[in-house]
Amino acid sequence: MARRAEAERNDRALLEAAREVIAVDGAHTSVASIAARAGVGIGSLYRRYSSKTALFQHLVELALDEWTEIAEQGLADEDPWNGLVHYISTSVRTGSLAPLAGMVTFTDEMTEKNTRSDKAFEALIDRAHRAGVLRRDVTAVDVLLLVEQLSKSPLIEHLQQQGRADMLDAARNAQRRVVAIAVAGLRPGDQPLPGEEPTMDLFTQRWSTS
Amino acid sequence: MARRAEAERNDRALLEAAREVIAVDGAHTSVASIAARAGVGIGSLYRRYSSKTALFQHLVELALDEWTEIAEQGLADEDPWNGLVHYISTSVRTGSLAPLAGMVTFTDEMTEKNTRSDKAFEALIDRAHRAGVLRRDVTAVDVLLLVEQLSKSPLIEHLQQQGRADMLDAARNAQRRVVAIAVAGLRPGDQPLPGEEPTMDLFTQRWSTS
DNA sequence: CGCTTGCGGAGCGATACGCTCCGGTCGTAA
DNA sequence: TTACGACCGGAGCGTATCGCTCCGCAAGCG
Repeated sequence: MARRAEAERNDRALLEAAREVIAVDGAHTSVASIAARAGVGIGSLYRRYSSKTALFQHLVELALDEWTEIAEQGLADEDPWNGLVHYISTSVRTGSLAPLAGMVTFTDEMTEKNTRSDKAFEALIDRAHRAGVLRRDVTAVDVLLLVEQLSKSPLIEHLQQQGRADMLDAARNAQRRVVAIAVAGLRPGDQPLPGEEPTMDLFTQRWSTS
Repeated sequence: MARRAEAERNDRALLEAAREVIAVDGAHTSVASIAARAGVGIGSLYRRYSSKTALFQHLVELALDEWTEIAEQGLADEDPWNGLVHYISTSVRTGSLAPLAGMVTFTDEMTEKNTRSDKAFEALIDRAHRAGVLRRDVTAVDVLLLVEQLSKSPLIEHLQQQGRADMLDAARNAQRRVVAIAVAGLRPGDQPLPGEEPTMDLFTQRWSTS
């Protein structure tokens, strides 16, 4: 059926559009803007997802698998440093789903996927530590927070909201430079990091059921 | 007059509360939440400022002077590196006003203040470059974008929104570590930064009159 | 004790939202 | 070619929330 294929295309477009719009406008964004960005009607969105929250839930479910995959891609690279950089730069590019925290409820399946993702990522960190390419006082949580911090670019978001497509390339280039600077700070250095090592629940508490 | 003193206290409380709330909720925040955070009524807010936009305008005006002052404080430090770090860490702590971009109109006086601020900051960068403590391919715009990127902490914002004050200290500590990592990336290194050097209008175009 | 000054917040009109529902479109099969 | 039904887009409804106005009240002053 050709209609089926179109429905699947619409679904993928919806998910992609939702990620983009959420990255720019946050979770407060309207379903109308998501549908418009995907090039479909509001009706089609609600035929596939029972509510705005259901769409967000599905987004997070998919992202959990994606993060695991990115970490495993990093592990597939034989160079520990390049593998880590691959994880960071890829995660930054796909954009954060942090604004959705508190709007989705974690199922048992999702927590399981989450621990799988964490395991793969920590293996990536461990390997970099052992190879001596990552400064020893940097923990996995430090890197996760750094990625999250870099995932949201106020400049690019502003340009997209204003429709200034002419400067988008320059902004993305500038963003890549900022990421490169931050990543360079992960190499072994002389100045120790301040404070105590952060705990993982700093990162996970946000997704617990509200 | 005792009433005058109270009004001034209220005004300062309003400005501070507005910065805090904007940093957490963005420019979409309601005047009610600003007034509540300041511990004053909505009426008092509107007696001082004719509209929400007028309050934001005043916020940006004050911030322009503040940024100049921070840069000059950095220049007052005889150590070029410490001076630069002072600018970055202080700017990050006071929080970004980027969400207000597009809501305020730049007066001639404000553009003048803006160039003064830029001048002081670029002097700070120049000095660090000449002293060899800042990698040469890092420009002033790179640092400004880095500061903006670090000014918004999704983790801290989430904890404040959820009222999880118990984890705020740990989150702030983690945030300081992330900033330290990024700042470490500014030291002279081996890997060159990607792409071309960004231009200053990337940063300034956001504040032009809409 | 009356007057002035500044206060807090209830409530109004307007806006923007999530979601429903229906008329129209197009692929499919006889 | 035509009748059918699956699927589409989006107008519009009820509701929540917003910026802002306005007024009753408390506190200092002569």
